[in-house]
Amino acid sequence: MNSDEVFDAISHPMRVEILKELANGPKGFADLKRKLKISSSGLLDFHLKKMASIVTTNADGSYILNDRGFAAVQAVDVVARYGWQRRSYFINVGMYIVMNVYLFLTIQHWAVLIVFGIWTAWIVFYSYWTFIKRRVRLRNNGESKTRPER
Amino acid sequence: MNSDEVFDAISHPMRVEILKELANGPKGFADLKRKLKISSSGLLDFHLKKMASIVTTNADGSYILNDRGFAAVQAVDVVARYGWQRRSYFINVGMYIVMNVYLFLTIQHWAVLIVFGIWTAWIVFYSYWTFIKRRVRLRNNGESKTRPER
DNA sequence: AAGCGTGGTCAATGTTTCTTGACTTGCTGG
DNA sequence: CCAGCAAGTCAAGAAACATTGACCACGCTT
Repeated sequence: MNSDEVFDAISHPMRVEILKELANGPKGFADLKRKLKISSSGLLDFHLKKMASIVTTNADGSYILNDRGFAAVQAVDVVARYGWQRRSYFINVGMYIVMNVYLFLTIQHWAVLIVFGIWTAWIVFYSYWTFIKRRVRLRNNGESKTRPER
Repeated sequence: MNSDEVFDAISHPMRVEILKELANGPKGFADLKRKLKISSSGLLDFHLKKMASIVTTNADGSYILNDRGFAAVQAVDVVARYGWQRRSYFINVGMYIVMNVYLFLTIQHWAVLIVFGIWTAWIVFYSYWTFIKRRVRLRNNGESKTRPER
C-alpha cells in the first residue's frame, strides 16, 4: 500500500475531521457539511477530492471509507495512543511469567510443556516485534531538547 | 497527542524518507544529505524544520526522532501493513481453539479451566478491539467504486 | 594560510493547496 | 410550477509549500 497518498489525504485538520466522521458510518454531502460546520460547498468538495484515494461512495451516494481509509483511521489512532504499547508489553510478559510458573507448579503433565513452548515462541516474536520492528523503547534514549531557534 | 502536527510532518515523500532514515539511528546533517541524495542544503533544512515536532537533536548535534517521531514510524507501518490484521486475527483464534481443545482432551485437571478462562477473556477482548475499535472488517461492506470523474 | 567538510541560514521564485463565492442540476413538497 | 434543498462544479485569489542557489561560520589538515 502506497502510504504517501494516504498521508496526503489526512495531512489537513479538516480532512482528519472528515475521516473521523466517516469512521462512524456513511455520510452524505450535506450531512458532512452540517457536522463539520463548513459553510462552503466548494471547500468540502475540494477536501473530499483530495481524499479520493481513501474515500469512495456507496450505492446510495453516501461517502464511505475504503480499506485504506480504515488504515488511515488506525494510523491516527496509533499516533494518539503511542505510549501504551510499552505498558501492554509489560502486561503481556507479566501474564506469561505468572501463568507458566503457576501451571508448572500445579500441573505435573508433559502437555504443559507444549503450552509453555508455544507461549514462549509467541513472547519471543512479540518482543522482536515490539522492540525491533515497532521500535518501542523501554525508556527515552539520549534525546536532549528540540532544535534551538536561531 | 495532537496528530495533525504529526501527519503534517510526514505528508511529503522526502519527509517520510527522512523519517525512515532516522528510524535507523541518529544522523547528522551532511549524513542525511548524502543518504537521501539531496543536493541542496536549503531543501533539507526546509524539510527538517517542517519535521520539528517529531525530530530533535541529541547531545552531539545529530538528528533523532522523539516519541512522536517513533509514533509516526508506526503510523507509516500500520498503513503499509493494513490487511494483515484480518489474517493475524484468524491465526490467533485458530490457535485458541486448537490449543484449548487439545488441553481439555489431554489433561484432566481443574487448572486447565484457569488457562481456558483467561485465554477466553483475552480472545473476547481481542475481538472487540479488532472489530469494534480498529474496525477491521471480515469482508468489504457495500463499497461500490471510486467516485466517478465527471 | 588555503582549502575542504560540516552544518547550517536566508531570500527569491515557482508550484500547490486552500478558500470563497457564484453558479448548476435534479428532485420534492406544497 | 416554482421554491427550496441536496449535491455538487468551477474560476479566481490568497496563503502555504517546495526548491534553488548564494552565503556564512567553524574546525581540521596539509
